[in-house]
Amino acid sequence: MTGELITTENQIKDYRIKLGDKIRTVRERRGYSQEQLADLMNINRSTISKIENGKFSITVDYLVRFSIFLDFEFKVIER
Amino acid sequence: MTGELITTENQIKDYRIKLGDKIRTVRERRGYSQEQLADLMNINRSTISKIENGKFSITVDYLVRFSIFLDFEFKVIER
DNA sequence: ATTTAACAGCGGGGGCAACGCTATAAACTC
DNA sequence: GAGTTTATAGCGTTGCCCCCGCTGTTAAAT
Repeated sequence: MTGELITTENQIKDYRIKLGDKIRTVRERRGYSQEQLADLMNINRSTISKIENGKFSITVDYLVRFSIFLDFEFKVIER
Repeated sequence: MTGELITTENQIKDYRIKLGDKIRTVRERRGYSQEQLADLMNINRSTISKIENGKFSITVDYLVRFSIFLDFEFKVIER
């Protein structure tokens, strides 16, 4: 028994981690330090650090803000 | 001059409205009332109403929860 | 080796918005 | 008319996020 129990809470937690990693990856690909991006977006640097490390769940408003300044899309897709 | 000024704040506001509409549409397509979905997701019904009407910005944790129970995907896509 | 600086992780106090809960009323279908 | 669904408001609690500060790491430069 090495498997992880698949619960809603685990899926939420997993996505939070994945999203943080994604934001970090895109930020680095754009050549920004956390501080440069924070200044651009007019938010706090420590907030970016915490988001990238999954310390809390950001609002969609914030996610949209990231998508604007990091130039990525964010889509809802029905199955 | 009838055009809307395109600002970050307007884009955020627009997305909030669009997302609320999308959630309502999918919920209805799945045949759930707000109350049925609220019970399924174990959240408050008034919260669903407020989200569908764009009254506040939900956290990504909540968006993931919706995606699980309404069976849709939402993806970050780099350009 | 030591400085200096750039960068990121992390902790904590505080403000306020996200949410829970309850109640009421509007809107609609029958 | 009753019954169902939804919108909304008020109030309480929680946690997102701001802001500041400190630490650790790495990489230069001298």
